[in-house]
Amino acid sequence: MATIKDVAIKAGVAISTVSAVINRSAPVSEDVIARVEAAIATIGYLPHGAAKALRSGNSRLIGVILPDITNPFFSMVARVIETVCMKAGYMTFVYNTDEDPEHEMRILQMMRMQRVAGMILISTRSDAAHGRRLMAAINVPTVLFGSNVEGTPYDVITLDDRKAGALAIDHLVELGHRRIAIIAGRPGVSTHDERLAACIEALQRHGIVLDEDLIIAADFVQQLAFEAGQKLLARADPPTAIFALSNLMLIGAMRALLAAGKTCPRDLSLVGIGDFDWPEIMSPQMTVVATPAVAMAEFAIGALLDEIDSKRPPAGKRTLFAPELIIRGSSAAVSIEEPLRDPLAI
Amino acid sequence: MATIKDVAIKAGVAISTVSAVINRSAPVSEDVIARVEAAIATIGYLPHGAAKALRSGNSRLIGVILPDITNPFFSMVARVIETVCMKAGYMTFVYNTDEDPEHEMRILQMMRMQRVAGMILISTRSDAAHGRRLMAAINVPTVLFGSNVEGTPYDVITLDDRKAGALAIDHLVELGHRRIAIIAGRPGVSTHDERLAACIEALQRHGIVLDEDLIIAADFVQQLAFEAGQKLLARADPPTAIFALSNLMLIGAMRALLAAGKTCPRDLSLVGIGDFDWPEIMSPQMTVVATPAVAMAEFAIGALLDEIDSKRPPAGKRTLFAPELIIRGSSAAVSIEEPLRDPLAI
DNA sequence: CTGAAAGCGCTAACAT
DNA sequence: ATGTTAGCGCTTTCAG
Repeated sequence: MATIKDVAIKAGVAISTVSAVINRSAPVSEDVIARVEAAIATIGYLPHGAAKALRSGNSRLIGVILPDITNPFFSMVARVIETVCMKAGYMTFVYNTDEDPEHEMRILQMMRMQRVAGMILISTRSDAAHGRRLMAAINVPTVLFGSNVEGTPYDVITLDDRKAGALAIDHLVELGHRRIAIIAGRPGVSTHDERLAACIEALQRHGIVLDEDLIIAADFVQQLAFEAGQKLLARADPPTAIFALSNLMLIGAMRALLAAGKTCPRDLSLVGIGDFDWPEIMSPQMTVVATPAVAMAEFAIGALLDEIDSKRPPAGKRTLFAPELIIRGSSAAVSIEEPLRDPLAI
Repeated sequence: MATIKDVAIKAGVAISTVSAVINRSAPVSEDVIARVEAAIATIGYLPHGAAKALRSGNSRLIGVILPDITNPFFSMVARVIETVCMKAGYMTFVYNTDEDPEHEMRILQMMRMQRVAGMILISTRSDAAHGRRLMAAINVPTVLFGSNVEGTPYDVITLDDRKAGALAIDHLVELGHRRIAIIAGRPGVSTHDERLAACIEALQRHGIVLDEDLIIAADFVQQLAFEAGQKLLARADPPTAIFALSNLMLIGAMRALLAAGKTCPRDLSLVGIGDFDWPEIMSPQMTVVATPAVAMAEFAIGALLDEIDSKRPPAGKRTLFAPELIIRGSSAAVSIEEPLRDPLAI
């Protein structure tokens, strides 16, 4: 591969002049610029990224750490970040944690070795202990996305998870549902904790006594949600509605319904968090609390690049994006009145 | 950030010894290894990737170039590659071409700047002119994936596209379909060219006269396939079956059907290439020619790492993976006999 | 406006 | 078995 030295020789100038032309970092005469650019073109020279990074102390690399790129929500987020980064002259590393904190730490270490200039992190845990581990492993501008982490000074961009939970429960209660099951995520992540807390709060607000058996954690995993759905449907007193706290878990619940030969929304209403690209190809079409993925991702990468460029320390600002309830065919009023369980009615 | 020098001082050894310990590149006494490792741990030292890459001439970086990470087929491919690479001590850059050759060239340039050790390339064009452009832009071990490119010496891993096309057409013809529409991809990519050629061949083999108007190219874009579907359905003599040559185009066709208020498979049969993760949530469930994404990706990255490690030049070997016809509810026998168009019948 | 030279952090000869 | 040293290709003072 050609080096900057070859270009300098070819153009008959000094190495530093070539560098100045490439980076426009110092005034160079028009004549010399032309000669250097011609030399670059004929030789086919391309600067050596690692050498640049080593010498300048700036890798112009951004790390993106997310649970699973095959989840359409995250792949869209990655896509948006890539596009914005490329425009700004940054390259991106995208890595999957698989929701495993240990793996997250390993990825963080790789990012550090590459001396990334900044990171967008969708963390696997939200507790303070994990926050301390992160603080020890991260020494670059970072923006937390999707989930919060206690004890970190970073900016956080999330959905308004509490509102998302309340929106769905309110909707189901309005339709007359009282036995509402919740397929939850993984305790310890704010995405789970806040959504679930909001659900419980909403249920209580509506005077519904909480049935712990109707809440099943499925780790945000589609297959576990399927199994949770099967368990719920096999009950003597199955719920009249299921609320799944993520997009893939909603699919799992839907599969359980289909496997049990039940019909939605006749036998059971279904609601999820996170929308799908082509809702009309599902049957029935899903009622969801939609997450503005693109806007959130654009905001997050914008905030990160801003922090990197300005060299400002993180402000620790939390930005919540409003969820939107989209009512489709999967949720409907309870068809058959539940038998009263009040002793007084016997 | 701590450097190797800090570690050497702390451990009371030379920096080359530290390097030897880290890379196990030279024999070092147990005692010294322990001292160095202790120093690394207490200082929290992590090697500088760029410095390593610069000095060793090995970036241990792999580039993955694909059309669109939000397409579930490609996100799965990226996922598999990432996992295998990490195990082998490589990091991956994943970039989207958006099916745009110019953009592909720009990405190739970025990959070159990073001095990637190898690439998996899902190219946007298959013609020899594009092959020449690639040859001028690529100077590292590369494996072509999904589509072939004329005039390149690289190994190629693809679906057996001709078989995929024939499988679907044979299936539809067996069901009695004669007016079969094809929503094709983008001319100039082997994924399109070979699949379409096989379809035409199969139709002729069955004695069906080709109707050019029933073949619409939709650039592998979901929305364009939707529009193509609408156009086909609006005809005075609509087809009795549509075969979409990719997963997202199948969804586009399905949406067109729904938008037109038609029922599948009663009014029209639908077949696609590439399976979905949860086929049961669609209604009807789609008959597809399935692509073994995981096996193909594993094979491709294995071949690439092999070529890198062995320092062998590319063998130019073409490996075809067998597609599998999965018959589900979206394809059925033509219900109503088409009126005969043979003049003799008038 | 241009050029000479130092050195980013690391590896790999080569000496010892 | 361990230490010394010369660069990898680039940016960035600092002189001219």
